[in-house]
Formats: sequence, C-alpha cells, structure tokens
Amino acid sequence: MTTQPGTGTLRSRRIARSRQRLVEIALPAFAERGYDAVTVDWLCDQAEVSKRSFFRYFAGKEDLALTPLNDVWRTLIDGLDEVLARSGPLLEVLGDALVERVERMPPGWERLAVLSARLSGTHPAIDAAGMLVCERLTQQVVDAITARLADAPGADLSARFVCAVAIAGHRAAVDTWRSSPDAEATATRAELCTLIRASLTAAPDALTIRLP
Amino acid sequence: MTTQPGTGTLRSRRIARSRQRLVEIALPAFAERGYDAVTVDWLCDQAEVSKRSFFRYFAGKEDLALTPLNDVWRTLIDGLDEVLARSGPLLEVLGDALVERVERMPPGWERLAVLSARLSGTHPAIDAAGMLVCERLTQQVVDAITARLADAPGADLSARFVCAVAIAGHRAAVDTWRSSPDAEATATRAELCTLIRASLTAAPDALTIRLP
DNA sequence: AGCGAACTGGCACTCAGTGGCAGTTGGCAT
DNA sequence: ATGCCAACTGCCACTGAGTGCCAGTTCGCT
Repeated sequence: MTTQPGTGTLRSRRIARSRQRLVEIALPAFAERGYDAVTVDWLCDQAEVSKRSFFRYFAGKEDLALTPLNDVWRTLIDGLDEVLARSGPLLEVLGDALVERVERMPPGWERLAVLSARLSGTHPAIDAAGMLVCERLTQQVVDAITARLADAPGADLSARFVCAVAIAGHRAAVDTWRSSPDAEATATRAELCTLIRASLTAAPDALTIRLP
Repeated sequence: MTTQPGTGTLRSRRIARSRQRLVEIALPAFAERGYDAVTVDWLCDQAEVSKRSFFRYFAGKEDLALTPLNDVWRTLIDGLDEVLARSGPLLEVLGDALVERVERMPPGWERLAVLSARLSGTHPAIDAAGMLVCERLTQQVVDAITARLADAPGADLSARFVCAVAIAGHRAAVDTWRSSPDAEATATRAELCTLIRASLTAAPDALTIRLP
C-alpha cells in the first residue's frame, strides 16, 4: 500500500517507508537488469530489510513488482462499501470509482506504474498475480451485490460480468498507456483515466460484434 | 494435453501416457493430502518419471493441477482458425466452440475436471495459472480479429470484451458445477455445457444492471 | 516506568524449477 | 535389416523463493 507519509503510528510509517523503499529500488532494477536477475536477497540487502520482513510486507516477489498497479485495486476494494452505495449502472459506478482511485494515487505514481505495467506485459507470472487481485475485487463485488440485490435473480452473475468487463477495459487501457512513446518519463495519470473511460464507454456495444 | 490413446507416433504416445499417469496420480493425491503436501518429487517417484521430464511435460506444478480444465482452452486455441471462420455474433461463436470442446473431452474427464476446479477454487496460485491460459486465448482472438476485421474501428477492444465475458461465464459455470452435491462422482459434462450456455445467454443483458 | 503486544532479524530448511551433459531410443532413409 | 541423427531421457548439482521458529527489540499505552 502506498500510504501517505505522515499517517498513522510511528510503526506503521516505518513499515510504509520500508515498503516504498523496496518498490523504488526494485522496479528500476527489474527494468534494467531483468526480473529474474534481480533476486529478493539482493533487494533486501539494498533496502536494508531482512528477507523475513520482505515477505511480511509483500505477498511475494510478484506482488512487489505489481505494487503500483495493485494499489489502485486495493484502495478500490477498501472503499467498496461507499462505492456500491451509489446509484446508477454498476459498470459506470465501478468505472468512475476506478478512475477516482487512479487520480488519487500519490505523486510520482506514474513512473513506477509504467514500469510495473511493462513487467506484467512481459512476465506472465506477474500478470497472473495481477489478475488475482482483480479476482478478489470481483468476489467482493459479487458478495456485496448478492446481499444488496437479493431479490433480483441472477444478480451475482451480472456482477461477475460487469467486473470482468471493467477489468478487461482497465487492462486494455493500461496496455495502450504503457506503450505510448517514452511512457516512462511522460505518461500521465490523466491520460490513463481518459483511456479507461474510453474503453469502458465502448464496452456495452462491443459485446454485439459479429463475424462476417 | 489429453491425447487420445493410439494417436501419433510411438514416442508421442509414451509422452501422453506419462502425462496422463501423472495427472491421474496427482489430482486425487492433491484432494486427499493437500496440494502443498504433495511434492513434485513424490509424484515423479510414483509415476516413474524423472523430475526433469516432469517439467518437460508440464509448465509447472500448477499446470499439472489444471490439466483437465486447461485442456479445454488449449484445444479451443488450437482450432481457433476454424472457429473464427464461422459467422454470427462473436460471443455466440466462442460460446458454442467452448461447449463443443467440453463435449469432446475424453471419457472420464469429469472426475478429474471437478478435482481440478476445486483446487483452483481453494488455491489462488492455481487459479491464477488458469487465467493465464485464458489470457493466451484472448491474445490470439484479439490478434485474429484485428487481422480479419481490420476495417472495423475498435474491433480489438470488442474482441477483448467478448473474451472477458466468455471466460467469466465459463468460470461462473464451473464454480456452480463443481459445487453441486457429490460432484466428483456424479457431475456430467452435459450439465456443465448447460451451465455455460445459460450464463452466456444471460451475459448481454447482465451488463446493464443498475444499483438502486 | 514498565508491561504486553506487535514487530523484527537471522538462520536453517523445504521445495519448485533449471542447466548441463552423457546416454538412450525411436523414426527414417537406404 | 542396418545404421545414423535428432529428439528425448535421466541424473545430479545448483539457484532462489518462500516458511518456521524463536529470541530479541520496539512501540504504544497505562
């Protein structure tokens, strides 16, 4: 989690700083020397964190690699109650909420997010770890929706589809975003938000595409 | 791959038999003693296959665990050209093709598929590996569609959404299927096919679900 | 000031997965 | 039938991710 500095207890700030340091060291290193060539042991050395603590901070090496991207989903999951209390088409509500979270990421998020997105493009295992977090979101949304819309038949299935589409739209947007020329230096979160909105508004019609 | 016995060269049949033996030993063992408690080394001992060969046959332990389910997707990917040559709504075409592959799985597939599906429900890492194969399908479909429908703007995005929905529908169907009482002994592929069809026909409307 | 809970580091360990290489075997041309 | 070659196989040593354990530390709270 990219906790804002100056929040919470001394302890939790120390943890947040260690996490941050690890991410800040890891992502450029992955980009430069390759994901596999950078070992967890080396990272821990650099960041002066014990390996044991590393695995207390992150669910694994892949989780570390995806921190910037996953933080978006995680903050969405955290605030899900508020989001699902809104009204309107679920897909729109989720899309808006997603964009909001991206907008609220801490400054400097873009640079790391691009690196993270590139890694997930080249390393299937990392990509898979990313989908896992999304899957957790889906599960939460489905649970909440079945509770809230208990009377509507098939609401759980609908919720699943909407999440799948939201996630697919986000993925498509990120793919485009990270591939823009010189993205690492110049890509902005505003661009990403626009891409997300664009793909999600195209979604409903997209489903009817036909083969000739 | 669940290759039919008696197909191909002597060599490839031996490989297929070794693969099959590993799956047949592994899935019940996973179910009985837990995924983590069953080591690759032990499996290789039992199946009389060297560890080195194990990793030649399977992309990893998770791949082994998902063989029955992944085989469906893999055969779909293999025959994709024929499938995309059909005409009609892409979602329907994909759904039909998916159901066909399930119907054509070798006899006895159900029992292993249920075990596989249960594992993927309890072990996120396995689940993730499963999504990876689906991701490969998506990629292929997107590529093929952009080539075929080069003129239609946003066809690639549409293809992505359709795949996402097809996959989500399949997942939902499998979840229900594997949870039916005594599934391991009694679940049939016909039931699964019905479930898949049912969720996919519900999909287009599902996207419009609203929060109150 | 000092208690208790939460966190930390270090170490040894397990196990998935890989590299390298020598030995074998099936496919195939003759 | 024979023999060659490429593909496959087994074996062994190795790397590196991730975990269990436990004694020591640190912070928050009273």
